Amino acid sequence: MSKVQNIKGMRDHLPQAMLLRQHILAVVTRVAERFGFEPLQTPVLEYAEVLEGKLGDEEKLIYRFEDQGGRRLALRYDQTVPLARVVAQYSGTLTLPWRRYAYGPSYRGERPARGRYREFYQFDADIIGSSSPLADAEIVALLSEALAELGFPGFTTLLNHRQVLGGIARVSGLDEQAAGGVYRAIDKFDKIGAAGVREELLRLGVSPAAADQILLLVQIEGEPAAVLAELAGRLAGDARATAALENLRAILVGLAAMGVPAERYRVAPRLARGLAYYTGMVFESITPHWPEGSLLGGGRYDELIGQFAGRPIPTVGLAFGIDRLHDVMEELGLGPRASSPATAYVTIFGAELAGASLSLARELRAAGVNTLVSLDPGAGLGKQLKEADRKGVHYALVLGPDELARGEVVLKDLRNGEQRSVPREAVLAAMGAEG
RNA sequence: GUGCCUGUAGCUCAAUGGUUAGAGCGCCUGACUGUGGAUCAGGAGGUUGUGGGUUCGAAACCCAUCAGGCACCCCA
Repeated sequence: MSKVQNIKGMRDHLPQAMLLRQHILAVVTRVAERFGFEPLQTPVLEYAEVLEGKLGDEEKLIYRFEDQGGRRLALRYDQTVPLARVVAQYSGTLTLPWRRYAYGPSYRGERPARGRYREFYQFDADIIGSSSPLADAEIVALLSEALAELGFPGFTTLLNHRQVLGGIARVSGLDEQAAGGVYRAIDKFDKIGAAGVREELLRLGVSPAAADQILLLVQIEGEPAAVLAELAGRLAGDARATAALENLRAILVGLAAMGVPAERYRVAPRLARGLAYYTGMVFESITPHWPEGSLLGGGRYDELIGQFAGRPIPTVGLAFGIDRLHDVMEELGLGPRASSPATAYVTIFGAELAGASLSLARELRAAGVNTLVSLDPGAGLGKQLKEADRKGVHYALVLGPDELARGEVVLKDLRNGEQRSVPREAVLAAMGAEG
């Protein structure tokens, strides 16, 4: 390797990107803690056998290697399997139900594309050890508040249930074996359309009559309650699907009671999601401004967490894709776009006035104002203001001989170009007053 | 991992196989003041992703490789 570069599919996040990412993380964390979720962090490395056998054929995407001691290690593929390990390992000290959130990188050896990377950051929130539909509803409420506070316009969360899909497959005369391929075909509906899905189903060996039946059921749309009623009628012969629809109904009641606006979610029987371990409700949040895919997704997986503990531990959760949220927000112009966390820049008029400027900067910082100070007293005001401008700082402060003599400071608003001389002790108030 | 498309200045892009690879924006210096953006003048910046090959001659054509994008696959 002669060229200096980073690894394919893994990115450096320069300051402007980091400020937006930190904003996203701060908002999502705030919302999660508002719901009482507790933080957890686990290592990015796990013993390979911890990750193996949980993900099916996706295991080819796991980064694996040996350390110097010959131990077989793997980079975590998501934060769900490590969670299962933690729940088993600390079963004596954790009281269920447990709400936990986790933030950090995960790794998949995929072909990179826009919004998909080999190192990607996720914020996971899960409720471990509750099968209540209120837990499902709470996860959806959390995500709705987070996306709203991030400023996403017109997002919607699509809700479905694995056993509704199962019921659709069974009613159409398919057995469980065929189900996986059928789910994946259905999941492509928004991408390839009804005709495309039909073609795919036929290719999987589904009879034309069954394919038409599946397509009919999967395209049911409308008010959540109406969709549920329609499905209930058509899947009445299937006990598991009927129970699943009852479960979805209870979740919808919870969502309404939690104050989630009705336009923020709908029941979509065509939503499948690829991950094999989901057992109950599944969901995905989408926005018309990002047709490429979902902003986030999740669902209920009652089997996975208990695999290490040796007993079923019902769990529902979601993962925010920080990278994807970042890409979409950047494209839509949402969130902060500054390249510096500073809001103030203190100029230094000349070497002999450096002390006065530095103590002004110290006062601002003591009051909690992020403050940059010039490092080059000889540079001239023009150059210093240019630096302040380029950093996207809101205010520049000038402390020259005249101001010093009068005990004042020139406060310049770099956004509108207005400036005025204010008494030094009133600087903070003046900045606060102008936002 | 498979197929297709693309890599030229910091960014967006030009340049029939033929002089010394250009432009806009950005960047640096200066002109105007105790002051950013605007205007004007000047300047820096390139082994054309990398390595081979074809040719009298390659940014262009061929092969390999690396990286990015799109479609499979899957998903955040």
